[in-house]
Amino acid sequence: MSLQFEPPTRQGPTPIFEQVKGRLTRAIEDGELVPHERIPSERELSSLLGVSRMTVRQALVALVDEGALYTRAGKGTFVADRKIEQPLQRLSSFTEDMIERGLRPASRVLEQTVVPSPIDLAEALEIAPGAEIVRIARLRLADDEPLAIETAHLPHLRYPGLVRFDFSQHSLYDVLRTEYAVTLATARQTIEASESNAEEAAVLDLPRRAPVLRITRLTTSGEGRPVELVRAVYRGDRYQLKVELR
Amino acid sequence: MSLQFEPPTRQGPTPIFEQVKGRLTRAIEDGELVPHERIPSERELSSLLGVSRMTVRQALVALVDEGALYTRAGKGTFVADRKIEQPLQRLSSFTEDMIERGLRPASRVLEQTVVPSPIDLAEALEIAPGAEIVRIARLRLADDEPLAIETAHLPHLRYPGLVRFDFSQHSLYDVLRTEYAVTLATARQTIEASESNAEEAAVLDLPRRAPVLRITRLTTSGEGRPVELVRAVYRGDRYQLKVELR
DNA sequence: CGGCAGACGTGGTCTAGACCGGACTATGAC
DNA sequence: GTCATAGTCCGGTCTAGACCACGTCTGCCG
Repeated sequence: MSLQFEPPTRQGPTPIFEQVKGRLTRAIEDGELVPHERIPSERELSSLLGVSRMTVRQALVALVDEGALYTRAGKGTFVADRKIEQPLQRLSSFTEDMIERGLRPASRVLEQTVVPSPIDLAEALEIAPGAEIVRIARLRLADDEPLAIETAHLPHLRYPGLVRFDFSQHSLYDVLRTEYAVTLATARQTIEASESNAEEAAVLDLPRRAPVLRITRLTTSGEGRPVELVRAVYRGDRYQLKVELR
Repeated sequence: MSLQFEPPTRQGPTPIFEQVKGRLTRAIEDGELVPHERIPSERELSSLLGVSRMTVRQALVALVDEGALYTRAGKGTFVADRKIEQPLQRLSSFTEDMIERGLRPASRVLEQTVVPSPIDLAEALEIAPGAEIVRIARLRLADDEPLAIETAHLPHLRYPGLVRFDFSQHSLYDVLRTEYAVTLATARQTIEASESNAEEAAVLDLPRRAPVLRITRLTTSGEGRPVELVRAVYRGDRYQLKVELR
């Protein structure tokens, strides 16, 4: 292991434990450390890298609950079997999702309006019933083939002026982040199998009653405040959802 | 806040930070702390409870990445908006899943055999192609209605004698834990919408070509070793999958 | 030779300090 | 009144120790 070179320093804004974590991650990805191999003990790493044991632990604990390492009290810390991939339970936009799959994403805006909120939406978004919501419906394409219809609903009051953006070009998440300083933290998805109705079938270029995945997602900010409620219909023949559980 | 009473002690096997975490969790659940309320600072909690700040932080950090609290540097630590529920990305058995939904789970064993592994299964389970696998197919019922067909595959070599258990009565996960000392840690699921074929339709009491959710799950132990590969078919009209993303 | 006790190394927990940069507030200069 | 500034409190990071329970190895004793 080449971990002993260049002791981490607190020069830049990058914390030391992040640097340690990065080195270990790289060592695992490069195959320098193989699955089930024991890595140096916390005390060894501490003196090897010239940082305190608590700092080493901060890196190790993070890697353990990312699934990259596992520990056995009294024995040591070991490299977990599977390769570190992008965590599949990460919150990602359609655009990011497609790029990860090696597909070329595109969007066409089907509807972009301000309407009074029905009761169920108002409840989910924690706003007054009838309060205005921005509704953005988009056809999502992957490699120029229709893949999904996604309809997002956001409280108009909280994000005024949202209607003026062109969401066929700009990611909704990017706009929220850059224009409204909203950081998306968690989302709860409800997933079910269903059949396409006539309208969906026409837009998605499917026969009627074709199998589709219906996904409802409530996204919340770091404060736990609801940001958007999305209803999406994905073509069953061209989309697989991947999820990681712990 | 009644957090100052009964300073935590290291009497039992429960770590102090767990006790602190538990108190805060209860205070939030009981409504003693309301959403977006600022909780005492780390230094205050430290002197209030008579434990060091690092120990307080260990509890707070855990609650933050469970989504119960959020922090703002320079301002303080606040209660997140949503109630703490069971984390939806938790790995749970069919039995637990149904009980959580308030349904009465039951199982009927359709097949329980040892067969040579096809190539794709061998690859996923990281065993030699053709090596024996235990195949356990079960019909899953909720409130006496057929809900899903679940077929689990496990390496026979690693879990010898698995075939002798009655899996209509016993949870596979319980048997693995108690008889083979296997702790299940992570699982990756692939979810897609599809149509039932004739055989599935008959067993699940569905018309042919009815929408179903097909789920493939690879479960791995703490060491990252594959334990089981499950292929499940859920009735689209009676099952919703819930997932939480971060 | 078999078995047991102790030594040793490991991760897990905990302490009592420290410094940093961000976010407020009160104070004062203009 | 407005604006800069210094002080103060906040979470975030880091240190250098400490004790514990657990697993493993070793060497001694019967």
